[in-house]
Amino acid sequence: MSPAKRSTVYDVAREAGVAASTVSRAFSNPRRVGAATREHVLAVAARLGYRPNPLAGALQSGRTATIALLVPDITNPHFFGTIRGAERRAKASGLTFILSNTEESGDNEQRQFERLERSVDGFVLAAGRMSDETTKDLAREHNLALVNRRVDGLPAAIVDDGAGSRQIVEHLASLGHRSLVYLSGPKESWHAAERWRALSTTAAARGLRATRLGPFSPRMESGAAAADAALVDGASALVAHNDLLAIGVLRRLAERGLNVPRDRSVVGYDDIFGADLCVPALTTLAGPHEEAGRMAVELLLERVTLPGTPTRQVVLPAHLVVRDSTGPAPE
Amino acid sequence: MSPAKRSTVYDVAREAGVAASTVSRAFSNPRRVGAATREHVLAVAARLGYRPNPLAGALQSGRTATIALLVPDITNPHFFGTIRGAERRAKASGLTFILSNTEESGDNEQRQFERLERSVDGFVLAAGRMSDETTKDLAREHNLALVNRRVDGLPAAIVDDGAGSRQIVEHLASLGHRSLVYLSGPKESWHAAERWRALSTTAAARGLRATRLGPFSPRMESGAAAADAALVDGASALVAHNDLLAIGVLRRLAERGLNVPRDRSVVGYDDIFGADLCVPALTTLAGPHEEAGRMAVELLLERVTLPGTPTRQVVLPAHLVVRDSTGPAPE
DNA sequence: AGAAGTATGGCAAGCGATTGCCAAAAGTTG
DNA sequence: CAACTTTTGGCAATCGCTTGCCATACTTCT
Repeated sequence: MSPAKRSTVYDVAREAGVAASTVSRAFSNPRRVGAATREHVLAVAARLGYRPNPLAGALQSGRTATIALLVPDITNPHFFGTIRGAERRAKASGLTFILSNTEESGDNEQRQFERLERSVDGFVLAAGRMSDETTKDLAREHNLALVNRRVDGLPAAIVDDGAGSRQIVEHLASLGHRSLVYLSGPKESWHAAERWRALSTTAAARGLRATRLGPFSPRMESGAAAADAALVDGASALVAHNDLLAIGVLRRLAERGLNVPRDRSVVGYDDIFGADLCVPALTTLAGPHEEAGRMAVELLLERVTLPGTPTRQVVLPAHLVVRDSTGPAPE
Repeated sequence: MSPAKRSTVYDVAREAGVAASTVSRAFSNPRRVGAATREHVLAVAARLGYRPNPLAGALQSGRTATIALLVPDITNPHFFGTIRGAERRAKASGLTFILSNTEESGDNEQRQFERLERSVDGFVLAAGRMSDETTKDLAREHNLALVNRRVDGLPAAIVDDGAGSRQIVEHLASLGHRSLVYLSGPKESWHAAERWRALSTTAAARGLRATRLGPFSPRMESGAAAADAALVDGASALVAHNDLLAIGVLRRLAERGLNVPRDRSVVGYDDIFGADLCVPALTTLAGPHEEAGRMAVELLLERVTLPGTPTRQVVLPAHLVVRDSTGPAPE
């Protein structure tokens, strides 16, 4: 496949009349070699089309200049912001950024982790599905930062869904709703637990009845089941684990001849692309997910480059985007 | 960070009373070692928590058991199917799959390529933005397969947009439209060229006037500019480079007080999530993109494992999904 | 001018696997 | 039972780069 063998440090060294170590340093540690020599080496290297083999470097140094982002579902728009933010931040530091899909499974996540552990300098785990214990174990041997998940002692960037969930309840309460259901996400989801906690306590404080149903997988297709379950419950407000589910719910309600927001109010989380395209446009909790992705990489980099730094957990504010899927309670 | 040093082939070898080469072979070439020995080695390895360092292996063997998919924009729903298909196929063969974003730029794509070239066994380029020449050059030294792009002598999985575009024109013609504009995508996009070719020739054959406008970046935000340009042209049917752009166009037309499909018809490409959520629901060309991703990996693997195999270019049929954004021509 | 300090380059030993080659053991065959 | 083939395991070189240590050469200071 490759007729012309790739040139190595040795080829460049020979051609430039220096030692291999000098070539290496000319690339990776410029200040360790004279300016003139360096220039010369670089020129020769360019002429030979030399490019360092990152594998060889990593094998010796243990550093790969690469970080990985593990995401439960790449095609879930919820993660777009996170992905984009993390990627931008990584590239800004000259790091290779790789993205891997864990398919909503903790086992899978761990498997990916193990596959990549030697090939990257650190991991960002978005919405990690592994248990706290497993996560901590892995953190003992590797650099990692979390997004939207809180585990003792690990750096994390977290969108404040607790406060956001309170906003949702207050919004519903102010519209006169007396009851709500939470259509819950995957049971390993830290967010799902967090949201329910905040929803139920705030609901109690405001005198609303709150029920949790599910878990439902956070995709549009689950909307029908979720909507039907909610109708059995009878609550006037449905809070779905995410926008995909919420949109699925909207469709199902329409199918069953109910009008939103007249008969039922529906709220989602994430403010994904499509949330304002559907009819009625979805009321949803928007969060600075791009910022969260950026911040997670930032925290990871702190770990890698300044091992002494105390662990930080950064909380970012969310805000409710009110659209047409919520309205006054019926009757 | 890692208190307990990772164990190596040598540790396992010592502990099991065999040579390092035997340990290596027990993992990577089982049939080359006696069944009993192998069992024993594996047991010891498990006890020591040994896991092969893929970097070290790759350095020597040149094989990484990893493939990369390069995508212009990870957050563009158009690529979801491709990503999913490619990932599934790769995992089915036990390969590590990594995904990288090229941000719609050929230069960026090439840079990513060079960063990863030594770390992967091959590349799948989805909607490659590099020139034919550059692509061929890279293919000389690396295994690669293309999605939705045709370059002489390179394996490719292609959704048949040509035929699809003809369907679009015929659909519009049958509704009485006498003119259309194509709101073009990025100028490096092979698809954009392909689509225009098919649209314009079919239009000519059917006696429609066809104009190309653009390039527009294939995102919702560009919809306003695209719509305005189209209105100046005056054509009754607007064919947008993709659904994102088409949705942007729909919004702009609504803003300007035009009714779709009464005043204008709008067609997109891709049938992304959201195409049937917006109002009016979008008529769009759907393609088997998941299958294309799967197939591209398949072709890549043929190259890697059976170097003799003739290069194949597989064409997959597309079909028009007619929804509410197209209707009879005005007047 | 001599001592002390700094900048620069080379030597060589790794990093942790893979693999070609060889030798011993085991299995076949006439 | 000798001659031959096949299995199985070990030796040691190798992949391409990094880096600790040492030897010069060049500054700087007293």
